[in-house]
Amino acid sequence: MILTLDFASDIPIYQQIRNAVVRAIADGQLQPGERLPTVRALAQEAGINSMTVNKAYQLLKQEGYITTDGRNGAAVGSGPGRAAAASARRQKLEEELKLIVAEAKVNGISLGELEQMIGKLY
Amino acid sequence: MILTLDFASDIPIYQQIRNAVVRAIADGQLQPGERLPTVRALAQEAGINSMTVNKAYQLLKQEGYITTDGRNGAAVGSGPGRAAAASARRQKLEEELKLIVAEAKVNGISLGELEQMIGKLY
Amino acid sequence: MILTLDFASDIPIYQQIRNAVVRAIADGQLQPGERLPTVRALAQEAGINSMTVNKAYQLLKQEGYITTDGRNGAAVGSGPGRAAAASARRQKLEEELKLIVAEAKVNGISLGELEQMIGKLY
Amino acid sequence: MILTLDFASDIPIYQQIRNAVVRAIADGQLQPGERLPTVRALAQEAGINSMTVNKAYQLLKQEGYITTDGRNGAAVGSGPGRAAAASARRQKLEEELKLIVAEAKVNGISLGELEQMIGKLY
DNA sequence: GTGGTCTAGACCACC
DNA sequence: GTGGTCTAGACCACG
Repeated sequence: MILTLDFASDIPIYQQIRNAVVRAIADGQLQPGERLPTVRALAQEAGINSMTVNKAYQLLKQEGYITTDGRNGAAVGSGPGRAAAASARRQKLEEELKLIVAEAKVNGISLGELEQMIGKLY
Repeated sequence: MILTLDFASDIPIYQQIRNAVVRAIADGQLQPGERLPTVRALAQEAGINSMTVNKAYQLLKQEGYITTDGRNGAAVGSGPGRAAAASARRQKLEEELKLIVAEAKVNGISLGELEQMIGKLY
Repeated sequence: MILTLDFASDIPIYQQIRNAVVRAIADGQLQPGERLPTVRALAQEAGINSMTVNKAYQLLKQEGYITTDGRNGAAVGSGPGRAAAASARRQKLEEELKLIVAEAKVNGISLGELEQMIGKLY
Repeated sequence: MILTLDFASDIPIYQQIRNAVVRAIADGQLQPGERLPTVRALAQEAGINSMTVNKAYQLLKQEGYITTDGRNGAAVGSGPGRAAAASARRQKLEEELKLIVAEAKVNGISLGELEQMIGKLY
């Protein structure tokens, strides 16, 4: 898994890790059931403290994206169970989109262009 | 300009102000060239520290959305100034969209649904 | 005895086994004096390490729910043995109830609703 | 706020703090809107690390019991917003009750006694 | 002066 | 060998 961290960013490192994992799942780079690197391994690889990685994994677990297990490490969730909080997630997503759309509008990006960008990314 | 602040939110107050201004510009509530409330006026109206409002205005200026002038206060930037910063904003915007799209994908939201949400918001 | 384990749960496997046995005794599925599966049999059936089952049995024995005998394996405790530990259990149970009731109260669940839930479960 | 920690318990300290706060809210010892001790103050008073208190506060915040705010510290939530996850909470509560009821049954506690205990605690 | 983040290093429960 | 917890002490963003 590719993980590039920006230590100067105002986005916390654990959040950046969380985002990278979510993107990797969406991309298919991480398949459902597949195991993630161990906390220690990822920490060493990224040159950060293991507690920071731990925090990211706990966040992902809480959001339902992964499951953690003392014996087998962390693994990508298998879909069901994630559906539970889907409606709350959808609302949060729409809230985020609202700002994105406003910014696009102000910067002269047409609806068509926006849809094109999304189509490319999806 | 309507400004509703959520003091319990994780989003800093100055960021909320910045977002509200961007949205107001996108909505057309704030027209290019139009003057914004003075720092002090907005601070008093919202019941917050004027340093916070100042920080929001500086951020908006740095992003190219507004211009400030010691004598006349702040005003919404008109065409050229905004266009200059637009390309940098476009790249950052695409970066943000990447995460949104990934989250939507993982949460089972189809491309069609996503486009529909955007169409409604635009 | 039906034993469904959730390997993704935060509750340790040995605790899940312990809980399942207690529930089975409460339901009457396991009668006083009745023998439990051997450690090895249960371990193989559930696909887990026998050390884990052993730990669960030792916990149940310590709590006074079952008795173990090198020759005959484990069996559900009958009257007297269970009664001895009951008073200690009663106190611990009240402690657990205290938290449950507090959470119910804060979450707007009335006393009547709570009693109804218990009546249904008993 | 009375806070007694059991360092020998297998319940994590941050969880014990979380439970104490929930109980204090239910008891009315902590009123909606009332401020909690600062992270540092509580840590020093209890003789533990501030990160542990921080973890407890974040858990309480995530569960909707309190709000945190860099300028004013942590405060008890004002009810609305907590109602959001009520149905999920209710289900979790029923799950916990299921085990409690089973244990009560096995230990010879009648339904009447159980209801009496709850009535006293509520 | 508040909560939030991060570090370096330790110990523990689980299996 | 895994994740989970805790410590002691530091720095930062926010207002």
